[in-house]
Amino acid sequence: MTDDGQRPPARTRRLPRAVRERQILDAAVQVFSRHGYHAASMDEVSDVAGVSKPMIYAYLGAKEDLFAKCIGREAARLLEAVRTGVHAELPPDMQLWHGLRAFYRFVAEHREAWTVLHRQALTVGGQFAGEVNALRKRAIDLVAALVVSAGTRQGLGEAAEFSGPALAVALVGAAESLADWWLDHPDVSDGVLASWLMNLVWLGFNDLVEGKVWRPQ
Amino acid sequence: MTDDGQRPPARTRRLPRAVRERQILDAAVQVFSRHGYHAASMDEVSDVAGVSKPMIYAYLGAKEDLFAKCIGREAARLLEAVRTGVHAELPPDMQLWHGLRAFYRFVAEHREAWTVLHRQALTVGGQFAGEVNALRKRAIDLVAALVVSAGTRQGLGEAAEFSGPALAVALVGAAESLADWWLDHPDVSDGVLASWLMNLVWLGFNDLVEGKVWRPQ
Amino acid sequence: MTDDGQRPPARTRRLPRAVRERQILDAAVQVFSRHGYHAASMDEVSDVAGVSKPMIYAYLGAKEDLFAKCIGREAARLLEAVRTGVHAELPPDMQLWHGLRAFYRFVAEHREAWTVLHRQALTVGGQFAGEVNALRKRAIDLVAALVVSAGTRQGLGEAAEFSGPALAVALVGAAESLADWWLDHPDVSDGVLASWLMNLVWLGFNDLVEGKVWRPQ
Amino acid sequence: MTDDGQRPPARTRRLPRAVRERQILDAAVQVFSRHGYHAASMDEVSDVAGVSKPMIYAYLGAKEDLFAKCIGREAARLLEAVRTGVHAELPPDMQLWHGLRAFYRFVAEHREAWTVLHRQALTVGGQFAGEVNALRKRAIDLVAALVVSAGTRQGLGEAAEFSGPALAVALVGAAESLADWWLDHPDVSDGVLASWLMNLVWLGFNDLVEGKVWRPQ
DNA sequence: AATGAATGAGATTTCATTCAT
DNA sequence: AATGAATGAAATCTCATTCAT
Repeated sequence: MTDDGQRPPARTRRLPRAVRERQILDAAVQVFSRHGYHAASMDEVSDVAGVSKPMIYAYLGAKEDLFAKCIGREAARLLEAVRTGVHAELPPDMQLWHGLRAFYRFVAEHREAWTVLHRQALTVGGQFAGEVNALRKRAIDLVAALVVSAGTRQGLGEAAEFSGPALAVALVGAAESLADWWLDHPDVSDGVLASWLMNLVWLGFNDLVEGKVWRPQ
Repeated sequence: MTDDGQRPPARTRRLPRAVRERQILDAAVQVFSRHGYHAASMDEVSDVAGVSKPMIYAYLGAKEDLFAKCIGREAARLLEAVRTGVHAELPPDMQLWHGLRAFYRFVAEHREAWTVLHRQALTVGGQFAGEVNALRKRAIDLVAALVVSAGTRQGLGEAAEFSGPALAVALVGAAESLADWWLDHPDVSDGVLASWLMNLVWLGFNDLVEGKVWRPQ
Repeated sequence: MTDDGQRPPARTRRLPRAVRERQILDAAVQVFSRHGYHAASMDEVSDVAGVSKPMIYAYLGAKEDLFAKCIGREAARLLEAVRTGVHAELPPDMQLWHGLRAFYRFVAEHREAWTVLHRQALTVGGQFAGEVNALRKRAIDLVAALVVSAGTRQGLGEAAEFSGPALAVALVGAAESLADWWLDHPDVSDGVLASWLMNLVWLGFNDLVEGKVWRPQ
Repeated sequence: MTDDGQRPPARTRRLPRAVRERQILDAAVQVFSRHGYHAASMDEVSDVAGVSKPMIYAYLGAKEDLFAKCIGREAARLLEAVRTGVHAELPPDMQLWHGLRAFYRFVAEHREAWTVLHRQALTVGGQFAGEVNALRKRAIDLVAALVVSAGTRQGLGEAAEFSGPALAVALVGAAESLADWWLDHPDVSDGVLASWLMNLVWLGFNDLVEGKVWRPQ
C-alpha cells in the first residue's frame, strides 16, 4: 500500500540524507532477502534503491555495515511490534498469545524483513551472530520469563522433565518454523496460527504444571 | 581414528574413483559448513580434499552440483539414521521418541552435516530448496503420519484448533531449534532432549485428542 | 601560535578569497606531504582546510592545478629564503655558506613544504618536473655560478677532472641528502650542517683550483 | 638487445612458474618506474607482462607485495653489482672509486630499476621505507666504513668539523644526484663521473685528515 | 559565497572454470 | 588418472569532479 521501495523510486534527485538512507535500507533488505548476503550485489542494491553506489558507501558504509544496519533496523522493528502487541497486564497465556499474533502479523507484513532476519543472517559465519542472536535471545528470554512466571505461580519446581530455557527455545523454534510454513500457506489467519501453537504448547505445559509427565514406555 | 577429512589425505595417487569422490565430498561438507555456499571456495575444497580442482570438476561437476551432492548425501544419511532409529512396530509415541533420539544422535555425530543441511542450504535463494525441502518434507510427513495415526486412532477429527501438517511443522521446527541450542549445551543427553520435546508436545497433543482446547480468554 | 592549518579552521564563513586560498593551500601542502600526490584525496584536503570541495575547485582548480600551485608557492618561498640568506657582497665561500644555512633553516621550519618539494613532486611522472626542476635548476645554477666565479677568479680552466654544472649537481644532491638525514637528527644546528658541507666540498674544490688532482692509482 | 620484456612476450603459453614470475617482475619494474606506485595500474602491468591479472595475484600477491618484491630484487641486484665492483684488497680510495663506477654502470644498464629504487619507493608513505632505506643504509654504512678506515688510518679523530655518518650521507646524496643528472647527459663515461666525485670529495676529505679546516670568515 | 548531494569511471582483487600436458 | 597453468567475468570500493540550491 505504502511505497516501500518496491519500484525504483523514480530517481528523484537531491533528497535529504535521512530519506535516502531509508530508501537504501529498504532496497537492501529487499535484495538481501532475495539472494542472501553473499549473493547479493551492491549493484543490485543501488539499482533497486535508485541511487548510485557511491551514495550507499557514503551513507551506510561497506557491504557488511549495510547488512548489519538492515538486521539492526528490522530486528528493532520486530521487537517493537511484539512488545506493542503483548499486554503486560494480562495473564501469561494471553500475553503469549498476543505476542505470537503480533509476531505473525509482522512476518506477514514484512516478509522480506523476516527472511533476512531468519534465514540470511544465519549464514554469514557468525559474523552477524551478534545482532541476530541478540534478537533471538531476547525473544527466548521473554518467552522463558512467561513460562517460568506461569510455572512458579502454579508451583512447578525444577523437574527433570522440564527446562525453562529449553522449552522457550523449542517454542521459539516452533513459532519460527510455523512462520516459514505460513509463507506458503497464506490462507490461514494469524490468530489461527497462534491458536495452534497455544494448543500445542500451552496444554502440554499445563499438564507438566499439574504433574503429568510423559515417560518412555 | 576415522578419516573425517581433517587433514589433507596426503595427496595419494591413483585411487579408485569412488574413494576420490568420497574424499572430495567429505572435504566439501567441511568447507561448506564452515563458510556457507557462497563464501566457500573451490580452492579450499581442493586443498582440504588433497585433490586438484580439475578432478573435482571431472568427478562431481560444478560448484552447484557439488553442493547439491553434499546436501543429497547428508540428507540421505540423516534420513537413514532416523529411519533406523524408529521402530515401526512400537506405538506412535515411542516411535516419535526414538526418532527424536536418533535425530539428535546424528546431529551430535555429524555437526558439519547438520550445519550444511540446516543453515547453509537455506541461503541459496531457493536454488537448493528442492534438495533440502524434500528432506524436511519427508521428516514432516513422517511426523504428520505419526500424529494423524495417533489422532485418528483416538477419534480426533479435523478441528479448527488443530492441523496435522502444521503441528508437524511446529514439532520439526522445535526439534531443529533444540538441536541448534544443543550445539552450545552439549552436557545434555539426547534422551533428555527428546524427553523434553515429548513432554511438551505429546502431552499437549493428547489433550487435544481428548477434546481439551485452549481458547483466548 | 602561527596558523599552520593543523586544526580545521573552525569553518568560518564569508572570508575574502585570498584568505580562503591560503587556507586551502596550507591544507593541501599538509596533505600532499603526508600521502604524496596520488594517495592524497581531495576529501582530506577539504576536511583539513575546513572548506567544502566545490570551493577548492572554484578557487584553485582541479587536483593537478592544486598540486602545481602548492609546488609553486613553496618553491618560491624556498628560493626567497635562500636569496635573502645569501649576501651577494660577500666572497663566494661565504655566500655558499650562508645560502646553505638559509636552506637548512627553511627545511627545519617548513618540513612539510620540503617534503612536498623534494619527495612527492618527483613521483608524478615528470608531470610536475617543470615546476620542481625549475627550482632545482635555479638552485644548481646559483651554485654553479658561485663555483665558476670562484674557479675563474683563481684561474681554473675547464679540466677533465672538473665540470662546473656537475659539481653543482653533486653539491645540491649532497645538501638535499643531508637535509633528509637532518630530519631524523634534529640535534645538529644548521650552522654545523652547513660547515660539514663546506669542509667537504669547498676544501676539495680549492684543491682542484690549486691544481691538485686525484687520479686512480 | 636481450629480451627484457619491452614488448609483450608474444603471449607464450604454459611457461614454468619461475619464468612467468620473472616476466611479471620485469614488467612491474618497468611500469612502476614509469608511473610510480600509485599511478601504476595492475592492468598495465598485466598487459606489459603479457599475462592475465589473476596470474600476477597468484604468483606475486597484491600490488603492495608486487612492489616490495620489485624493490627487493632490484636492491639486491644493485648491491650485488657494487659489491662485485669493489675490490676489498685495494686501498680505500680505490675501493670507493671502483664502487662508484660499478654503481654508475648499474644505473646506466638498469635505468628503470634505478628509477624505481630512487624515486618511486620514496613516495609510498614510509610503507617501503624498510626495503629502500635498508639498501640506502647499507650503502651509507659501506661508505662510512671506508671513510672511517681511511680517517683513522691517518689519525683523524672525531672533530667538530666532521662526522663520519653525515659525510657518508652527503657523499651518497651527491652520487645519487649525479646519477640522476647523468640520465640526461649520457655522453659522459662512468669513469669520468666517478672521477669527478672523487676529486670533489676525496680531496676535501684528505684536507680534513691533514688538519685543514674551512671556517666561516 | 558556499555547500550537501550526487555520480561516472576506474581501481584492486577474487573466483569458478578450463586447457594442455 | 591427474594437475599446474591460465583466464574471463564480476565483485567491492574509492575518487575526482559537478550540480542544484
